[in-house]
Order: sequence, then C-alpha cells, then structure tokens
Amino acid sequence: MLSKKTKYGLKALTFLARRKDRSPVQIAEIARHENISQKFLESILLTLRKNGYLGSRKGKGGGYYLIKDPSEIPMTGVMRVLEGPIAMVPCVSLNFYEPCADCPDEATCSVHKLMLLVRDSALEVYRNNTLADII
Amino acid sequence: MLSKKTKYGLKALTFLARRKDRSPVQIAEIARHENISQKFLESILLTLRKNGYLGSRKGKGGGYYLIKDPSEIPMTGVMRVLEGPIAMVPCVSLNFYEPCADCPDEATCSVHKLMLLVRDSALEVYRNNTLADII
DNA sequence: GTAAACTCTAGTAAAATAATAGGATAAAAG
DNA sequence: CTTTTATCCTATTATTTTACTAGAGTTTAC
Repeated sequence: MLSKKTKYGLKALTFLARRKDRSPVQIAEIARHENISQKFLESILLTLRKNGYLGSRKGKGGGYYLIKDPSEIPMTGVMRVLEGPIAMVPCVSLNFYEPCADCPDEATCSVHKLMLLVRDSALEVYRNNTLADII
Repeated sequence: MLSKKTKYGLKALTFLARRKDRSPVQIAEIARHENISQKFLESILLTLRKNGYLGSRKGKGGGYYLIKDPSEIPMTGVMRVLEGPIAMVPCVSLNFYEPCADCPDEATCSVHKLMLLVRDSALEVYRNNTLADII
C-alpha cells in the first residue's frame, strides 16, 4: 500500500510542476487544492526540501517551489525519499541492504528470488519516469 | 514492505513444493525448518488452504500438502491471498477497485498514472512466475 | 477411547502511519 | 523597528496494521 505521505508528496510535486512559473506557493494553497491536511503536508514538504527537491522562502510572498526542471526528476529518488526502499525485502535492496535474520541462504531463498524480480521491474518504471512524464 | 505473513506463506509453499512426495507435513515441521512461529504459521496455512492452495489432514499422520503442481501456481493469486491487492492504490486495482476519496479526477491524477505503470510491471512478474519457477 | 494433529475465534502487544500542537525563526511591509 | 506572514522544527497523540498468543473444539489413526 502506498502511504498517504507518498501520495500527498507526489500530488504536491505535481501541483508545483504544473504551474507555469516557479514562484513560491504557500503550503495552504497546495493543501487546499489537493485536499490534504495542512500540518501533515507541512512536514512532507519539509523533507522534500531537505532532500533537494524543493526550495522555500519564508515570510510574506513565501512558500515552496521546484528547484529543478520536472524532466530532471526521476521517480526513483522521490519514491525513496517519501516511501523508503523500493525493494520489498531488505535482502534485495540496493540502497538499504540488510540480510534477513531468519534466512540461512539467499541463493536458495524463493522469496529473495521473487522479490529481486519485483524490485527490478519497479525500478525500471521509476527510472524511466520523471515528474514531467506523470503530469 | 513485504509482510511477514506473505514471507512465511511463500516459504511454506516453497518448502512443500520442494519435497518429492505430496504426503502431509506437520505445521511443526515447517515452522521448525523455516524459523517461523508455529501459531502464526498455523493461521497462514489455514488461509492458504481456504483459498485452494493447500489440502490438510487432521489427526495422527496429518498435516498440510500441496493440492496442485507447483508449475500450475502463478504468484499472482498467492500474492493476492497473502499480501492483498497488487496495486499500491485502490484506484488502480483490478480486483479491489475503489475510487480515492480525495481525488477529483483519475484521468489527470499523477499518482494514478504512475501507480498504474507500477501495477502493470508487478503483475507481469507475478503472472510469469509460478511456484515452480522460484524454487 | 486416547493421543495426535488441524480448526477456529478471540484477544493482545508492538510497530508504523497519520496526523496535531505550538513555539521558534526568518523575511517582507509599512 | 514593529507587525504580519509564512516556513521551521520538535514533540506528542490517535489510529491502524501487523505480528503473534491462548485456548477450547474437532477429526482421524490406532
């Protein structure tokens, strides 16, 4: 299941990407337009900013804006920041690898084998789609 | 994240599929061999039986056994039974469709668009892999 | 008829998710 | 330089899901 956090984050990014100019947009406006709890969205936009996707300005006329061109933002990174690892089990994760405590041998593990295929197929989708592609 | 339930269910199916004969295997034996809590595994095997994947026999010499040949068991159904819908949002689910409460229009929703691609790629993996393939 | 195994319902503890609260900080306007 | 506006940041709480446990019931082999 996709978390609300990820869903809202994607919607916010989309909203910003669809605008013609890159002037700051207030959290309140995004929240209103996308039917999102403002306070929750606040924390989501904060993590997107800290991870290099958004810029912000405080005070009157402030808000959030896209730093890069939507076509330069592959979904891979966005999904990792919002949803966490793309792999469904740590033992097939590229960026967050960890062995499974209960599994004696990855080479013969059927779960490992299947989840490796699933990870690869998901990865291909995320790599081949930028923010511009899903607008 | 893959739930333990799914992980354990897959491991149990694999364990049964790897055996030469199809005589009943006790829950306790599967649990021991795969490092799974027996009581938890009990409930998992029960749902696999109720969904037509396993047969069971009570009493002495009883246990669980595969009903079909592993090559006749695509992962699609197994994943749906254990993990739930393959789609990450209900609005792109084939078998569990539901509109999103907060989304005014699926046709223009970026989340919908992206998750549709992800669902299709996952579906292809699950459709093309049977239990026999991941042993 | 007794022991061995699955069946079934209910309940609980821990973790993750989805928010909420409220003051701190910074920028702009007058 | 004070007020207003809006983000920044930490902490807390409510809800939901997950993972697991308990125990009585039922069927079968011997």
